[in-house]
Amino acid sequence: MNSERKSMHTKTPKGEQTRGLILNTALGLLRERGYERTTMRAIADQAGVSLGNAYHYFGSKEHLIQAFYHQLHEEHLTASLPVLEKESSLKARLLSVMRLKISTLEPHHEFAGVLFKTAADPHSPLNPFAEDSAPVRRDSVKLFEELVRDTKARIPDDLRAELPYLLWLYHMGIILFWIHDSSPKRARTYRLIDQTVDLLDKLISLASNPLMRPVRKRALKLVTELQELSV
Amino acid sequence: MNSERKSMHTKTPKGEQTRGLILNTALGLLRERGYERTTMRAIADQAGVSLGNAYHYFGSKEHLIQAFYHQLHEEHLTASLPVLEKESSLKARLLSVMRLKISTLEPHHEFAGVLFKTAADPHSPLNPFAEDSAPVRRDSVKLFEELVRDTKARIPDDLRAELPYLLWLYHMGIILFWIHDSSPKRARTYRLIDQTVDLLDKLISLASNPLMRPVRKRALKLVTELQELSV
DNA sequence: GCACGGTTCTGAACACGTTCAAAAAAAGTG
DNA sequence: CACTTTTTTTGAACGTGTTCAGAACCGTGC
Repeated sequence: MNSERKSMHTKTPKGEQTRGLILNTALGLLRERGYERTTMRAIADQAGVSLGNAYHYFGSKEHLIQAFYHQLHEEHLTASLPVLEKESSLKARLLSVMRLKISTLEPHHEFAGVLFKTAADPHSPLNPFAEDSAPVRRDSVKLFEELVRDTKARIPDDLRAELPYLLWLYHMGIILFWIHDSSPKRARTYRLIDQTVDLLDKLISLASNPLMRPVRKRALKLVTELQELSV
Repeated sequence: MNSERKSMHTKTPKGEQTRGLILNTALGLLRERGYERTTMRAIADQAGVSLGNAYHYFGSKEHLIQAFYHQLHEEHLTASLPVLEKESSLKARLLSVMRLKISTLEPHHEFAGVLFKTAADPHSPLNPFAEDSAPVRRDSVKLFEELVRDTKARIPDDLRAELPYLLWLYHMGIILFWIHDSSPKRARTYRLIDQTVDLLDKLISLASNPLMRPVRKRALKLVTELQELSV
């Protein structure tokens, strides 16, 4: 409903500084206390700022959450880049990247639940298709673009073009599973990753078969339609 | 069929009556006002009951929502059964059932957003894998069992066994798309249904090919693992 | 130096979901 | 019937996210 650009709220160095202070305090509290125990009042208190002031810079608690998610994404990104250097096959890359994603998120299991909770809400600025979250989403898909780029496997161009988005969707699915996974050490999730990556690799080979061209074309057209939702 | 779950809170005819009154009032308000404008206080007021009393019978607002969802499901079910009688091909059945689902949900677009919002939260009683929502989920899958039963298409038994659950997952995906769909008359969603049903039909044929047996087996094993989450 | 306009900041207030101690009513018991 | 126990019902209170009118602050032009 009410989503204004963040930059509209900092027109002064002083403001910029306060904004940063609030953000960092919030991120710290979210890290150490989790989502539920981190209240807006606690953030304002610890930042030495009034409650209303926090709302001056961040329109809602969800905007703070989004910033935290972005930070986690960058953590995952820097952990993933070396892997892309080292591994050259799509399968090996995907396997490592997905495992790293889960291990990055692991300390914040409860938080991720809240993230997905609001991610499904069309009115939330956190939902992956919302305007506000476009930068984060694009960054997120970008990682999978890197992952696909320069892999040696022969993949038809049409499929290769959509693959990053498809993998991003897949990775969302895995996270959703992980959120509901209460097995010790998330063994189930890691097992699921192993199996799905294996399967995906086979499916990509299958879909690359010339005989599959008609089905593939049809499926890919569907995918682009899916993406239009984000426009 | 199954309705006596929360009976822990009604040990008296009087109690049962009050519970019903609150529930019906809530369902009515949800229908006419939508989710956000239906507050627990409004429900209690209109039911002529104290706020605390509402909480005596329904542990949270989400429990009321769940009841509403269940009602919508039964609406969809009774609209779908004639179709299963009339149509015999899986494709035609699926197409009609999915369209009916969307048209049933259409008057409650905003509400469905909230539903999905909480459905992704592991702590919510509304999440599809939670204990509390097991009956609704089972009822929901049951419809797809009926849909698959006695279709003439030759489908391998292993696939046929998992198909209801897979279609249920698919139908969740369509709803998720519909929630974010703001095109006029939800044209996009209906188009998506047309295309995906078509594609699914082709994929099922493909997967039924003997050559695909290894991949199919592997994929199906994965599906059962997915289902274990609900246990 | 001073007034003005925008920016930053405050504190109180609101509405909501939720909890809880205890009163009222009903059911059980002898 | 009187009493005890259980169930239903109340009303006030709490903590939360959020809003808002206006105070304090700060740079700029006179």
